[in-house]
Amino acid sequence: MNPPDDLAIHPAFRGEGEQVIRRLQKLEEWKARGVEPYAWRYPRRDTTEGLRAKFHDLENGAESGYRASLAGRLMAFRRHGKASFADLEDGWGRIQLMAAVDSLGGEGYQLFQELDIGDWVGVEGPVFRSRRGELTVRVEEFRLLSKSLRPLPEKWHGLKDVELRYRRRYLDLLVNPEVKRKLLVRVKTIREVRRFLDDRDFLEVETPMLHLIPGGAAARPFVTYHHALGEELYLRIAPELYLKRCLVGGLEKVYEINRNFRNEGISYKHNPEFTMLEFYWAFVDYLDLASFLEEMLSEVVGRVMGTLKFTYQGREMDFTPPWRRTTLLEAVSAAVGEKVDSSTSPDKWKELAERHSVPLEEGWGPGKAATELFEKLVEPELWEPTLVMDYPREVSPLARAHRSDPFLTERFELIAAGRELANAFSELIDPLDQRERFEQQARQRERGDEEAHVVDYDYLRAMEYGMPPAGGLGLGIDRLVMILTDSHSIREVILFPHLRPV
RNA sequence: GGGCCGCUAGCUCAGUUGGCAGAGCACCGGACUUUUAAUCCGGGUGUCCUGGGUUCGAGUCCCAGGCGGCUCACCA
Repeated sequence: MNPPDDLAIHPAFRGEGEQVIRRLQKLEEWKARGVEPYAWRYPRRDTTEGLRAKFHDLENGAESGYRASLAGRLMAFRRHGKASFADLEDGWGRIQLMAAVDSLGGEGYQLFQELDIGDWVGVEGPVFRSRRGELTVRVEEFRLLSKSLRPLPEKWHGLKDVELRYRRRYLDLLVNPEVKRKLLVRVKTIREVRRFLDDRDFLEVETPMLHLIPGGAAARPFVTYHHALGEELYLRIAPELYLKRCLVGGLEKVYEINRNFRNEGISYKHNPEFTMLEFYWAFVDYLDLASFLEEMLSEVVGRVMGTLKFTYQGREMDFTPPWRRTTLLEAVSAAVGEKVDSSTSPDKWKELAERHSVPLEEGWGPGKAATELFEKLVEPELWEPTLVMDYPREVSPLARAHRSDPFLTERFELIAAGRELANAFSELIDPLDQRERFEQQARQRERGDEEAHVVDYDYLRAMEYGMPPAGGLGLGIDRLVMILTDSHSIREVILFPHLRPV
């Protein structure tokens, strides 16, 4: 091979290391020899997994008599002069290749020797098991399918640099098997959730991602702009208000699994875009939903994990229903060591908050204070799945007032591993009550609360035509998958998490 | 946004008191027809994250900045 000659190198690769330059030169040499380095297709007939299944009982040293045809990426070479071994990886696994002058001829073997780790190849040849017991394809024909120009991360230590793992997730997937395992858990989880709901006649619908009025949650939205219409739009923070319009339209069971966008801090449990399930179900209340959620998650988790008991971050996690239930006020009472309830005075809340070093802001009422105490003192300590019932009305502008306590709403959250997994309520279907709640939110907004709701008059109008009594639930898919994959960070379960540009 | 930590070869990592930039894998040259982290012989391939400063001399010390991780704050 010629020594590196910078003048001959494509300008895009100036300054690249020796290994890249050599691969580029090899590419040019192969082209000059008439070898097409980027194939159009390769009609492979076998997969590594298929061959392993077919020949699992082939004895050491035995020939199968079967001629295999595989395609995949070369992941390792063990060269021995006139014979060589290589590992080929496809979408299902790896298998050993053996190439030798005997089976390929001098010229073919020479070409095979010139392949690099990372190259995609198609190979054909008989399957046998080596004397050492390794299922192997003896390469009699091969084709370069796609030339790899950059060296892969090291075979033994893999790619460890967390930043590189996220920025170059394709490499992470390629060399760290755990990444693919986690992705598969995610895929299966979403599939099982869909199946569960589809089996119960829920309709999966798609509602707008571009909103004129960001609603359905308390969060800052991302702003974008539609040029032809000349108007500002918001990436949705929740699909809730559109899904409830579906209820008005007579769709009794609807759900959506898709992305929401919130313009907030990034942390181990927050990504700016995240995946949520939301479903709405006419004629049921939040108590029905609590049982339904237990049924749904125990089935989904059981099918994905094969068990309802597993460990998360070194601690036992058990999704076996029924889950523990408490109310928010009971939980706060236990945490502060004295009874609090709907009639607890603002001054008392203030005193309790101070005593437990939970700062309260000006303008927060007792409901917000109670919720703040819950989130600071109780939530982080709730490990096993717990249904926390009856959130205050003040922090639940879209939930129906509690049938027996106007301070509260018929709302619950599922808390596990110290974080919120799901949130559900008996939906507020009274348009006059909803109007008041929106106006209350608008006043908070005027006071500077950027996360308070904007009044959505179109939604109010829809409600005024009549919304059936209904329950609605939101489930954070990423956070559920974190627990199922034993991931500390949400970034581990999102293929391409958001990172600043370098 | 605050605190702490990290950034050195393609990858994983060493680098002493401020004194020639270094190891394993990968890569290159050679040997080798049953290896599988192949082995043996030979070869370091580098914008030490960036920019300033101190110094005879900076990967190392100082200042500013970038990116990332953890954590606190924020966060239905």
